[in-house]
Amino acid sequence: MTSILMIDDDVALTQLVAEYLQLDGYQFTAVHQGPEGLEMAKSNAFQLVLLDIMLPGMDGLTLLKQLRQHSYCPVLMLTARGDEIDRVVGLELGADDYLAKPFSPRELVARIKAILRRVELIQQQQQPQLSVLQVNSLRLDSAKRQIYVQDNPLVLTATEYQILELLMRHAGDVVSKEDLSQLALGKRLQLYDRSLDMHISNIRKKIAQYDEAEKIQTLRGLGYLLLKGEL
Amino acid sequence: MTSILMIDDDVALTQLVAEYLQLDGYQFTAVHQGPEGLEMAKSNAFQLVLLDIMLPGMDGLTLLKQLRQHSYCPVLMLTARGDEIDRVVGLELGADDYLAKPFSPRELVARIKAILRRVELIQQQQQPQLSVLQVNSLRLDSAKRQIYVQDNPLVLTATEYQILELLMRHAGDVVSKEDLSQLALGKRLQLYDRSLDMHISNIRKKIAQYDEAEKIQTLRGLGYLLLKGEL
DNA sequence: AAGCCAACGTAAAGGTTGTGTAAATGACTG
DNA sequence: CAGTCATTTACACAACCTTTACGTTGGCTT
Repeated sequence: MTSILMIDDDVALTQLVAEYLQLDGYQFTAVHQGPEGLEMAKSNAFQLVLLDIMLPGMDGLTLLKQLRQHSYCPVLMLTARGDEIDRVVGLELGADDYLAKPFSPRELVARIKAILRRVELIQQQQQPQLSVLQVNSLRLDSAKRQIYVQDNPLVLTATEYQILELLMRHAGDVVSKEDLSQLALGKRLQLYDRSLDMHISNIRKKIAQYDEAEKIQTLRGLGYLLLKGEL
Repeated sequence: MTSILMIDDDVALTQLVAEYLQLDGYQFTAVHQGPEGLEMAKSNAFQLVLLDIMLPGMDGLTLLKQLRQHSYCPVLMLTARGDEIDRVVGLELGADDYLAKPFSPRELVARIKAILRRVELIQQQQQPQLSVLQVNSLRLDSAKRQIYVQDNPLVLTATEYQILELLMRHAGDVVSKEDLSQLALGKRLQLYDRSLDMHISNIRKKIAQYDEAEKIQTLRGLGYLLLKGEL
C-alpha cells in the first residue's frame, strides 16, 4: 500500500485530493500545519509527500530543508503562484517535482505516478545487482565500469555509460526520456532539450563500430528500448 | 440519484429546464447569482453544473476558473450568443461541453447524458485495472504498454494503442465514436472528422496481419465494438 | 424495388511534431 | 590553453495524425 502525506493549510483542497487519490488506491493523510507535517514526514511512513510552499507556522521551503536532513522521501511541491524562484530553490533543496496551483487532479495523479515509478527504478538499482550482465552482444561489467560489444571494450563517457547501463538493466522495457534524463543526467527534461538525443546518438555510433545489428530502438513519444533476444 | 445544478439568471428558463430534467429523473437545483452558484458548485454535491456565461455579479468564465481550483465537477456552458470566443475560452478553462441558447430541451438532455456517460467511463478507468487482459486472441499488457495478437506483438502508435486498449477494456460493450475521440484523441469529435475512422482502419489492418478473424465491429451510428467470445 | 443519403472504409496527400545528427558553443579540468 | 565532455543550435528527415477525396454500405423514403 502506497501512503501519501499532504501538507497544506487549504482544507478543502486536501479533501478534494484525498478523494481522487483514494479512488486511485492510495492511502492518504493530510495535515494543515508545518511543524506537525515535518514530524510526520520524518517518520518515513510515507512514500511521497505533497508539500505546499505557503504554510502557516513554517515555510514550505524551510520544512523541505529540514526534512532533507533526515529523510530522502520524495517530495512534490505545490505552490499558489507560478513562482519561478520558489521552483528553482525547491528543486535545489531536493524536491522531486513541482506543480503550480491550480492543478487538475489528473495532472496531480500523473505527476505522482511518474515520481513513484522513478523511485522504483532507483530502488531496483539499489538492490544487489548482477555485476555482470549480458544483453545480446552487449556485456556490462559494473565492477570495472565497462561495457563490451562482442568482447570489444567500448570507450564511453561517464554519462554515456550511465545511460547504456540503465537501458541494459531494463532491457526489454521502454525507458522514458524523462527517466533517462533524471537518472543519468540528473536533471528534468526541458522542452527543446536535445542533450539526451545526442548521447543516444553517440552511443549508437560507438556500438555500431563493432555490431551493426545491436540497436537501441526509438519509441516515438515514449522513450528508448533495448530489445532482448529470445522473446 | 444524479444531481444537477444550474447557474443562470433567467428564472423562466431554469423552471423550464427543471421540468424537463425532473421528468428524466434528475435531482435539479437552480441558483440565479454567480457567487452563490460558485459556493454550491464547490460543495461537490452535484454531478453536473449547467453554467450560463452571462451572469449578474460574476462572469461565468470567471466563475468556472475559480471553480476549477477546487473541483473537477463536469460543467456544461450555456450562452446567449453563438460566441466562438467564449466557447474557446470556456473549453480551455475546462468546461466539458458548450450549448448555444436557445437550445431545445431534448438537445440539452442529450448533452447531459453524453457528459455523464463519459465521466462514468473515466471513473471506471480510474478503478484498479487488470494490467493483463485477454480478449479472444488479443492480449493486453498495460505494464509493458503492448498488445499481442496470438502472441505476436503489435506495432502500434500511441494513439492506436489507446484506442485499442479502450475497446478491449470495454469488450462486449459498444464504445461511441464521441467517447473514443475524447478519451483517446483528447478532442471533441467534429463534423466530417474522419481521423478516428482512419485509426480504426489502421488498427484493423495491423490486427489482420496475424488474425483474420479478430474483428472490430462497426455499429453504424453508434460506435465500435470488440466482441468477446462465449456469448 | 429503386433511389437517395448519411455513415463508414480507406488510399493518398498534407501538415505537424518528435527524432537523428553534424557542427558550434559552453563548461570544466589538468 | 589544449583537451574532453556536455549542451545547444540548426537543419534534414521520418513518423505520425489529420484531411481530402472517392468508393461502398446500409437504412430509409417513395
